Amino acid sequence: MEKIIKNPDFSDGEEILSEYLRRNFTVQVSGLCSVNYQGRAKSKLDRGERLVIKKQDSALLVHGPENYQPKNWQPEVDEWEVKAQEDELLLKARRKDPDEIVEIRFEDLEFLMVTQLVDSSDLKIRGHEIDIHESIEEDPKIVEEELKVVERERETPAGFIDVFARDSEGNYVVIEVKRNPDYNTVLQLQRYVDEIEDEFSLNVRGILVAPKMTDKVLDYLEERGLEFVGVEMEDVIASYETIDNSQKGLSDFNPDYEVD
Amino acid sequence: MEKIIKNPDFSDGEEILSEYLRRNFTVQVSGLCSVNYQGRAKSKLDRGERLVIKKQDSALLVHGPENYQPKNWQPEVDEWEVKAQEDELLLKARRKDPDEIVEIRFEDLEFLMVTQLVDSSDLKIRGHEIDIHESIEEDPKIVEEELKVVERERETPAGFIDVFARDSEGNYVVIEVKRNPDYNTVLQLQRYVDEIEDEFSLNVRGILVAPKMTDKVLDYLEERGLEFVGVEMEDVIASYETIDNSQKGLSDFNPDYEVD
DNA sequence: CGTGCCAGGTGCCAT
DNA sequence: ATGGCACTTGGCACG
Repeated sequence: MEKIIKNPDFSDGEEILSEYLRRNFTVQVSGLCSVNYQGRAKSKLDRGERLVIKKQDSALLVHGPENYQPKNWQPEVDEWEVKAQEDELLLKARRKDPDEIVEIRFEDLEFLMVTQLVDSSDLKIRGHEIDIHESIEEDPKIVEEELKVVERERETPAGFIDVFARDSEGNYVVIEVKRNPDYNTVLQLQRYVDEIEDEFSLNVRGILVAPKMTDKVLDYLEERGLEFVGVEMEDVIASYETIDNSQKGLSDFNPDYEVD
Repeated sequence: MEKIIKNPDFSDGEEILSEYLRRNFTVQVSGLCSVNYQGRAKSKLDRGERLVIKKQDSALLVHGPENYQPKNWQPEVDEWEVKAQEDELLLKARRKDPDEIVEIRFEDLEFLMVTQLVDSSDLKIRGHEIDIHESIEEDPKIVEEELKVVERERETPAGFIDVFARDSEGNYVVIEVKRNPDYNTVLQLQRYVDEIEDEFSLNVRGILVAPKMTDKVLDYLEERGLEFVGVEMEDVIASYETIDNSQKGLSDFNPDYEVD
């Protein structure tokens, strides 16, 4: 930890923030503040105690005591302005594109902390939509016995078809994969099916493959003669274990503190 | 600030976390850790230094040194488990619905902080889609001269029409408002127009009103004989100033520390 | 409670 | 840069 100051006064705050905000440090300021934002929209946040975090890439977060989400933020700050005034410490964070500004006015500072985090590890995640695509291609029978995948990402005037296949009777099958299917998914699938039917002048099946389904969406599908096949997310994830094991290795964590 | 401990050992960590995680405090733990998540998806995050924040409503955030987003998180935690072991401090955060778990293994603790934030202010924001709706209703000529709004949220079999209106020549006009229009927006508007044309057996205009537009979406609109009208977000926001001023008042901030 | 839908969405990868 | 799209989307409002 580089620095921690409890109950700093505004001039301490100005000094520390001016020194560290623009550099490769994680800076935290907590205290009683109000926040204004103007840019793509405009917001006002009255006085309250919050935790403000400036990350090492200049991302800015204003967190209240609740919620996953910050109350205000700036994904990337291009210009900082810090000014201690008689009755407040003003912190302005401006972003150029889009042009947006977050202004934080502290009336009281509870603490101020400067640290540096070293983290070169990437998050490895499995369970995205693309992983379902891969599972289907590896093992088409999770959708249907004797299904043969013809093409992935087949282009049509209406967009890209996730998986294009033929069933055991030779029918063309359009497969749309969605992690979180909704009303729109059905319309999208419908459009693809229409496109392919036009193209081949044949009857074409449309299957929505998803790990979950709601009654409403299912009704909507069936009204249109489309089908649903559920897929277990655990199976999709499981196929990753083997891949992952083969690539497993110790992390090469080696703290390499860099200043600036 | 309730507590701050620099370089706590695992048993300090266990003690403090056990005491405060389940209560109405903001808890921060920073240190070298690895994180596993399993639930709707599955992820692994190798060793690295991170800032872990538990908010007063039990939201959990695992922030790396960069990015607006946390690397792992839990919007709401139902069950905590903390255990100091010989070589690590294990923190498990489980959520019941959906069933998900985040496991954080600290190999080294840099600091541990317990605070309590008091914030009863609501964020007032202007610039949402609904605000565009209101602007149109207040002053339809921002879309077109002599436009008359007939109905808002008119229901059709294809969904709700944002604004239903008539132009100076008496034609029906379907208006779809979008803050971030895309490909799907066009299809949605098309469906509404089709519905209304069926209903009245008349030619019906469709207008997409949005603060921004891309060439691709514009082409797609025009191919279908639909129109686009841009709206200045600043105008939408401006109309708020007057409303806001009339309601402006001092915040009644009054720190009321509650334990549990 | 499920369902739909917006978001200052953010982030990622394609062209 | 721009567009198109998925997200452990989160969050809210509504039936």
